Amino acid sequence: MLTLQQIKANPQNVIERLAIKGFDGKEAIDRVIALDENRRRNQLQNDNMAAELKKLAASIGALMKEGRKDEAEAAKAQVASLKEQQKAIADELENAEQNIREILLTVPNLPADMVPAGKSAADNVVEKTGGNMPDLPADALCHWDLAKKYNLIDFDLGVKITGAGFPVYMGKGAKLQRALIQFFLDKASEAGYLEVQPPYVVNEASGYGTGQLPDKEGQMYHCQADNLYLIPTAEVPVTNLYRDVILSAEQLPVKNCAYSACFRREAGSYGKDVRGLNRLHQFDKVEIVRIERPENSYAALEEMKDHVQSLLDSLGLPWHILRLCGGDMSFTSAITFDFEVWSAAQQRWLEVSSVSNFETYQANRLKCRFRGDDKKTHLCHTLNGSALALPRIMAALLENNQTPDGIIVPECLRKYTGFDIID
RNA sequence: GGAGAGAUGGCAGAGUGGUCGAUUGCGGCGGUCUUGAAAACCGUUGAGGGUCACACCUCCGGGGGUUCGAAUCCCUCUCUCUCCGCCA
Repeated sequence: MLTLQQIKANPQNVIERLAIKGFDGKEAIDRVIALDENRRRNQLQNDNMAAELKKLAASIGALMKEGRKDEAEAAKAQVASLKEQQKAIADELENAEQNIREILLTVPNLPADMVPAGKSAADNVVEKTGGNMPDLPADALCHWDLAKKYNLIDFDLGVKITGAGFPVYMGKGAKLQRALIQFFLDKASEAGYLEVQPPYVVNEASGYGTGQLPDKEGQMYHCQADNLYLIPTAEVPVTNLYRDVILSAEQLPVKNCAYSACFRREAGSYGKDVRGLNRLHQFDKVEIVRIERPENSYAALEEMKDHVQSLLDSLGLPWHILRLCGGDMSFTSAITFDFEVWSAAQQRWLEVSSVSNFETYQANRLKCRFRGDDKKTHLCHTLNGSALALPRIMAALLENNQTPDGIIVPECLRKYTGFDIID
């Protein structure tokens, strides 16, 4: 969430920047500022009274020891009335603090300066393009047909044992999945990311830490008996490793990568977007996470983009990078770049990676800080990106690489698959 | 699942109702000494709120209670450890 310092430093600017995200923050910001003034007033009064009470209690102790019972009793009476007053102020103080927190939880992150204005995906800006568009014959098959033809994925069996959006990978389909995961993890390790295997379920505090709660409550699978959530991305458990942590200067930057299955309810999705592998409830992803000093975070973001780009180039997929507009960015992000690959038989772009800088927004909730050169604690910047999400990569690979003889496996994956063609 | 023990500062570990935000040791930082280092010695060393800066307040796993006063007593939740049972 936003920090009070950010808001108080320039409230008007905060409101204007929130507007770029399509969020009307005037009321919330004004209210937070008013509540904070109230809070500080009460804090001062409360502190003074608490100090008074402490002194009285100590003096009672002294009087008791000296055996001056009458005086002690008189002091006790004084304490009783003071305590009542203090209680009222303490309650108000707590109330103000809670209200501030509740409001701040509903205010999204500020977009960075270079985020373009816009309302929807249509306003995103294509920043860069790469790779070669394949030239497929007119009778080219979509990936769901290819998956069936070569016995790679069984969607119907998934429906039978679980439900729609839970495909069963088989044979060379399963091996290709595993090859992709391993390829992505190896590349991340080469780039200096420490591999982490996190739990796939997290507690409520972790959900709040990275901002999935309360904003996306309905999008996560929830195990009610234990009040645990299935992770929608490895970002959640990995970033939360650094919750309530003060990092020393030498520990930065933190570079972690993790493979995990990801679970998303995708409530409200429908239509052709969800066909085949395009949108699933469970999918695999390798995530990269970084924790940086504020002054380095944008250089880190560029590095992450380069890393993702190199993966797509190795796989030989045509891609482009979108700079998301304010209206299409996530709640917690300050800036986001989406990578899309061209799925040649479907004739459409598929999002396969999202690389974001959250600046201090997540860190403030996480209380993830570092000790600066001034010996004081400061909030870190957190970043993450998919490198990469599997299903749509699989979809594009199957479609783009189909030939009359079978589906060609990209060179970089062959040492993992053990085969170079799916036929 | 059954029985028991415990949760204190970066770590170890005292403290069981009254200057305890907390003895002490280790570690860290600064200094003396040294050509340099080690050792020794001296000093310093948690977080948050608040303030121009002080003052001051809060925090001894979380929440609640008793009391003039709680790290210390009571309730409750969570977690950890030990033993037994079960089990990949």
